[in-house]
Amino acid sequence: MNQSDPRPDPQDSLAHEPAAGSLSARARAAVAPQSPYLNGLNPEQRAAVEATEGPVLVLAGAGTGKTRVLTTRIAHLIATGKAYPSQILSVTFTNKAAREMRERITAVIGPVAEGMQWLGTFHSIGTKILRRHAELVGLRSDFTILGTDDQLRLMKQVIEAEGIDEKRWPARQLAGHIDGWKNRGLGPDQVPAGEAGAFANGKGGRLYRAYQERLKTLNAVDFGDLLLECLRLWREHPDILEQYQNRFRYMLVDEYQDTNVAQYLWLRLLAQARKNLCCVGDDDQSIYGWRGAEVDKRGAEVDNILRFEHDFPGATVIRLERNYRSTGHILSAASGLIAKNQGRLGKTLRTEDEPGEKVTITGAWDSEEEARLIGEEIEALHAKKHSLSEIAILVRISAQMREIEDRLVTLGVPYRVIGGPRFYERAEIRDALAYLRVVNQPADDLAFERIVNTPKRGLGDATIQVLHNHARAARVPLMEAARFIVETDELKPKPRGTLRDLLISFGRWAKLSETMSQSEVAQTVLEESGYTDMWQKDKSADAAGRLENLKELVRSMEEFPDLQSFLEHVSLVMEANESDTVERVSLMTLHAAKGLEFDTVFLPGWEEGLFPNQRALDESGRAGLEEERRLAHVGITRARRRAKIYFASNRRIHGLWNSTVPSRFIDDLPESNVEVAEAPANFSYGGSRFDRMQPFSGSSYQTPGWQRAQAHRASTDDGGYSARRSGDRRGPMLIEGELVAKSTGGSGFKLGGRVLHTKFGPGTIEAVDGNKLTVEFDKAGRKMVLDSFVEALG
DNA sequence: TGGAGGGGCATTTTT
DNA sequence: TGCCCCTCCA
Repeated sequence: MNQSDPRPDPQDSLAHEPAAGSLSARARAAVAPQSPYLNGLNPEQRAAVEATEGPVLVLAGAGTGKTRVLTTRIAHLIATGKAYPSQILSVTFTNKAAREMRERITAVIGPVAEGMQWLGTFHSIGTKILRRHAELVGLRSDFTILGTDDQLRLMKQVIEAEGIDEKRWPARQLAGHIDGWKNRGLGPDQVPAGEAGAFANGKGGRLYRAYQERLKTLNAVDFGDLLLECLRLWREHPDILEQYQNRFRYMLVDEYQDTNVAQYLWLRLLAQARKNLCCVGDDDQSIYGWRGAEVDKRGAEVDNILRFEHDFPGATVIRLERNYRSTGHILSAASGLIAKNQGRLGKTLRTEDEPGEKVTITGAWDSEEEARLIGEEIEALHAKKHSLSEIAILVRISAQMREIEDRLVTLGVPYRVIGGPRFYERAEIRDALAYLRVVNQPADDLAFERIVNTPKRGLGDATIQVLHNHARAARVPLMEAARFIVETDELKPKPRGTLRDLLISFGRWAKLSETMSQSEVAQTVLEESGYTDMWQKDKSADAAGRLENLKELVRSMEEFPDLQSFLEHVSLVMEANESDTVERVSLMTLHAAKGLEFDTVFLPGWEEGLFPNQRALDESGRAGLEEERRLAHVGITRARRRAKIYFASNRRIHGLWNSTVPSRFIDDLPESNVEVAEAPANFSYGGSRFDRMQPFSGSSYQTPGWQRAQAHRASTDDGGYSARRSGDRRGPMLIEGELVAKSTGGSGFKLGGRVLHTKFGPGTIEAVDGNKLTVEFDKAGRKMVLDSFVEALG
């Protein structure tokens, strides 16, 4: 490929555009050197790259070189002259994925990749399209993209305006509904009556419509609109749709299994004409069903990916099943697990790598011990010179992180939490952006409202209400209403003066932005408004971090030509620059781990109720269970060499200790690829306790995996009296060991006797049933416990 | 108007 | 158990 090729971009110009496959295009392809980029692809990958025409579904299992196929395919399209970079639509879900793809394409084909102006997320591409045709959907091209917090504030206003009690019908809930509708591609008029009525006694649909109207008046859109408005644009203006259909000769979609209905419709409209749509995904890694990645118009649960062949007849389906990531046992364990799912297209991953280590399963007495065991293993790996950056701990819910973090802090193991609030979702960033938005666009009411009293300057609800009333009556933006109000005596002198000062400041900053660089303006605004000061005076632990984030924000602004373009860019693609040179263990949710890989992966919390998550089961039944299982599959397949599963028999949920049962997913793992971990020296107590957990365990303890776990335990521990590691801080355990032995011959506890439980503390025995005691604990209330868990007092 | 404390609540989350 | 939101009071 000639990298300095100054070919004109055929788009938006009258430049001659050789048709794909035309003589000149073929001639050009013939001139191009043989395609070195195809080297090293396996036959399936190569097929996926070369099947350029018509609909193609690439089922790419974990670690099968999916990104490589995508990037090579693009390189191939360009190198063979089938399309110019600007004629390829390439969609990803995250900005990170888009960035990485661009980098990798550049590495293969050189700077021509810069011409890929349609490589990005659904949302960024949607934005680009909407800005071009904004007026056709009732927007101006400089529309603002609202973040979640702005959305919520707006919905609150809408709810109040309709005279609905916001406490009874919280904005958050409405946001959920609207979000769901938008995910399914439904505008206010298309929501099924039954659903629209579900909120606020039948007013759901009306609120949705009112919300959309408010957005339009504010010249704003939310994330969902970025797709929905495109759909509307294309449906109402077929000529424009046609432009895009012609423009995008080839379309590629990454992570297709995660597309929601709106995205699916968006793609289908575009692909209708040329049908050169290549979707890459893995039905076994579909873990965002709850976010609208399923459920079609008829309400049936149908994954887009499962019906691709139906929607695109004659589609080529290519399976990538050669895994280049994990060792044999890990891969077989994951395959065995996912094979238990029914709703799947079916793939069997294989590897030519060595079997490697088996997946380990370790039981812990409680979540604290679980964290300790993980900590110890990490230390051991570190001692063996394993890099900490190659270790990850993947949890089901964020709440699990706390105990693990505590442990890592105690051990002094450096770690980082991945995920959490995005950079631009952080309060301080949103605040700073709001200031800049007002400077840039004084009519931005949402931004104005956000910062009018941040930092606190005595312009509270009362003042805002006055402004609102005027703004509404005079149909002007808040800022303009404020200008008017400060000239009247409607406000008390103090707030009036403050407000006037603020208006003067904004006038000054707006003027500054004409001469100063945008980062200097930002700096000045943040200082003069007292915003930086506010955080400097803040004594809370994260204030320093927030100031750091603000600096980062100002720094990142330098890359943009002006404030306007910075703001346009920022709402979609801002991310914190992680300049991290220290090696750290990564801690994140399973969801956040998708797409990542590590040598060693710790998977704590494999317990019924937590994982599979009870709520997923309650709300979505079998579909929920299968999604949870896919999540487990994603977890295991993140590991290259070591996957370590843990469960605890006791876990604190919302502050209360619950006894738990190992996850059914443990039993889904093929026996031959799994080993029950050597019982740690201090674990035998737990082991002996597990043996007595039956009354609490429901039926699951009978399952093969559980029996395996027990059998192994019996062979590796010595009946509950293993030498305890010295220094174990849990002193009373030895006593409990004795109690275990004692209680085998029957209960030695009497009604009314006082006992001490390691977790629940002291209590009085209220009933005895075999080895089960009902104890009224002084602090924890009445519980049924096993006698082996308590020590007789006095 | 704003800080302090009580009540309710508590998956997963790109854009 | 801890957090967030809301209300109450200074």
